Amino acid sequence: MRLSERIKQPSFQSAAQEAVINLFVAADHLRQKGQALCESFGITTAQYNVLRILKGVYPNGHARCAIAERTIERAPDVTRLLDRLVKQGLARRHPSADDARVSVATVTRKGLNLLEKMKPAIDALDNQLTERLTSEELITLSRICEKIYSEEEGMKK
Amino acid sequence: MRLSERIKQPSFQSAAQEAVINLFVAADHLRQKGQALCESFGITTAQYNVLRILKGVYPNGHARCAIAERTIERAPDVTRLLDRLVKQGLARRHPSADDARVSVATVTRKGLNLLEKMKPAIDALDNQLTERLTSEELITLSRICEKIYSEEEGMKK
DNA sequence: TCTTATTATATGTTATAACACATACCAATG
DNA sequence: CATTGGTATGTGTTATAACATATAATAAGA
Repeated sequence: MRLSERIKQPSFQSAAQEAVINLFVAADHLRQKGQALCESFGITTAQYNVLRILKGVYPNGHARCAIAERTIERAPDVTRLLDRLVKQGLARRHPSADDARVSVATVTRKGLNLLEKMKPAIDALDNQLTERLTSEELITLSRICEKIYSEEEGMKK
Repeated sequence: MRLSERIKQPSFQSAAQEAVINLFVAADHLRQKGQALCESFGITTAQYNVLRILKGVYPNGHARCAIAERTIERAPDVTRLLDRLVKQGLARRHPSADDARVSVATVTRKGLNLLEKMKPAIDALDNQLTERLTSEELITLSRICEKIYSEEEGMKK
């Protein structure tokens, strides 16, 4: 289905506008797929991402602000997101030794197990994309997206 | 800035995974720009999109469900979104003549004026993208995104 | 060392998103 | 025309996102 059909508008003013809308629709499409997947495992996509980040430094942890820097989408309320993970037993929190302000969060074994259980489903989602796009297209997509979000590079206005 | 730097993970398992994350980051980047813009005019991006949709059929209106079909991102609560637009005087609602169930929403002149006032800023945003990407890249991006979200095409499983 | 600025986190509040449910109406079938 | 199923919208509730503010610790400078 072409985009103009989907959103039932006759046409676009510019290629840029069409591209932006296409990008949003594609991102929303994938986001919903991911969300449905995460939900079937009892967590949200935001929680999944934090668990994934914490897994990356396991068995060490991350300070709250370090997590916020690493999230894919902006997340202004990591504190309570972590609260929920702790409540579910998927993460743990303890004060830092060298800075009394920071509280370090670590993924628990239960959290790691959950990620492991989810892996096949995540991989299957990735494969759906691989079937649909050539590896060249995947790389092109990455490169174009990078150009979009790294605009202020070296401008320092 | 390359993505692996930005999210501070060493590497990716696959080109598909990298592409998905890049897509999310790029979409989030543009979403935030749009949101800041809309906010400075006193509305949200979701409200802007609905106004844009209603402008497309002005001076006619759309039923609530017709609006929901045309939104870019999934919007499960159009009813109260319209409530807020009506409250701000940007839209109007009246019952349909031929189906007593539907309530038709129309953009008001005030709403049209707001869109007109926003246009230069929106165009400026588009131009930022046009400066960054060639027209060929814009078209490629659109085509790749279309492949992503139109997957169930003709499968009817 | 006292003061001030900065950083890290947590909390309170408000608005909205998501979901379930209720109501009213249309449409189709016996 | 009565019944049943489907559709359109609205409402109630809960959880979360976003924002502002508060608290506490560190860092920097006079």
